[in-house]
Amino acid sequence: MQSGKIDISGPAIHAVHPWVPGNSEKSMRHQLLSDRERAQLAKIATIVRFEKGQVIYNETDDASAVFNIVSGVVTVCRAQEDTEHVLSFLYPGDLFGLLSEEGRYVNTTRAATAVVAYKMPLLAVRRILVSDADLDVDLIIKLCEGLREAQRHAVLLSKKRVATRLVLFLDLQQHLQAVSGEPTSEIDLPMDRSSIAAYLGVTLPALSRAFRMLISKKIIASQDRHHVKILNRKAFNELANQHIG
Amino acid sequence: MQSGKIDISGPAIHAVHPWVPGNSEKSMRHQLLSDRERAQLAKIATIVRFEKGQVIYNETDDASAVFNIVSGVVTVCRAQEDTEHVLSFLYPGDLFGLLSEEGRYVNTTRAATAVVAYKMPLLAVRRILVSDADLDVDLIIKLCEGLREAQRHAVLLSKKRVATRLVLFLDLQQHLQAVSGEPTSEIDLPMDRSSIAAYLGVTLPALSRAFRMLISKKIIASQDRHHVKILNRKAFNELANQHIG
DNA sequence: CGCTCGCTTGAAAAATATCAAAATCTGTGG
DNA sequence: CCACAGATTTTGATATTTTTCAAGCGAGCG
Repeated sequence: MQSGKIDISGPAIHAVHPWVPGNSEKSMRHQLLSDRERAQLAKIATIVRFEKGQVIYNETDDASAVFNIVSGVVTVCRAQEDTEHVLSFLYPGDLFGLLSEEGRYVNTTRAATAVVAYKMPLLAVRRILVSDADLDVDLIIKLCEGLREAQRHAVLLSKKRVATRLVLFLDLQQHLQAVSGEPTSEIDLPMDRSSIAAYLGVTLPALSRAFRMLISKKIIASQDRHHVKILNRKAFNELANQHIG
Repeated sequence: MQSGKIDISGPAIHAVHPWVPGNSEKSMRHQLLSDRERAQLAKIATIVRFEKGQVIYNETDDASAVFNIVSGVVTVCRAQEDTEHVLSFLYPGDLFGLLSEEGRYVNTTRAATAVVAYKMPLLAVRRILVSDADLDVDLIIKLCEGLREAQRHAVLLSKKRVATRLVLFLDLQQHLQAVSGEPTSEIDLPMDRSSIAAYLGVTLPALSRAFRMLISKKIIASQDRHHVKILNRKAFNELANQHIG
């Protein structure tokens, strides 16, 4: 995705603004940080790289650093009895590691693809936060976006049929690409099927059947496993709104 | 619940701190706002009252105000095709109305019981935010708590058995009472069954049967519909951790 | 070439949704 | 205090749907 060159002028936080009405036709995420703020954060940040599948931190670890994704996709999950549930997928411009509880991370994060990120010591970030109201507001805006996404996830999980959950997920991914300024003709799914199943709260076979059903009904098409096209938007939306719950 | 007298010294925001390790045995929520901040917010706040069942605001309404609960319980929900999904229950010390998208509320809020709250114009709040880093940090802490709760909700919704979801919900409510300093011997459920069902993402009959099953197995007991006691904590926890997903 | 890993497919069992009717609770007025 | 009307909750029987468990396929790799 991110074509070639990496922007190294400092951390970058992207979000859709919660309070400012979208003035352009297309509501886009925009960079929240000013050059001054990026420079300030760059001073305490180091670049770190993770390979696909690598754990970035574990839940219950001491929360010592905050991360900001430059490129790649990160999976946020929580260990269950004998499996794990995926809480969200994070993309460039996203922030993670802030969401601890009493000094300990509450989630496990793992690189879903190769990842490049800025790593900032939590203490240094907190020092900046107590004095810089601008950065605080940016963070508030970003946290609001995270909350909105978590709520959309809850709405998705309240759906009872697997196909409905899948359709909502695909719609969410497409929306994500749209507000990031990427083309939406094809939906990008960098993560593997088992992660999607864990995000949707269904078993892998059930997800597989839902995909196959959508394909056989020509509602979607998929070249390889990581790219999906919507062929029949009407039927697609009908599935999304199907039934109650 | 809130015994008689209402604290009117200004808005109050309670939260468990994300970054400070819990030093006491019991991790409690504490008041984030200083007297100065409460007084500052009190200047822009008015007291509003809602009766049980009353809608406070609707999704897609222009987001013009932020609310802070003094007493009572608020239901946050989102309209679905022909029903609505409950995203969270809010209690005294909680904040809502901040979570809009491009100037419009994304959720509908409704009084689950009689509610007293502070109402603050969004513009005035934003004016304070851009200049007061202390208040900003408080808000960040509170938003982190909201995110943690939303994620716990997602974990709950990823469970496949209704009884497991119910047990996790009861556990969550008890935890909530614990960190609020209320007695935990009895779990308080001020909202009605249909709201709980909508929060758990199951139908009303399914929830009813789950309750009945727990009672018949003497895992819980309930005097009236709004009070539950856990009789067999071991069996209770086993249900919470049952199966995968 | 044979390996593993990720995904797909198949058949049976379990659980919940659905629809409809009975029972209970709540608040109101006699 | 009791009876009643409406809303809320419980119960019942059936149909769907998904989970489960197991086996089969396919691409990528040593």
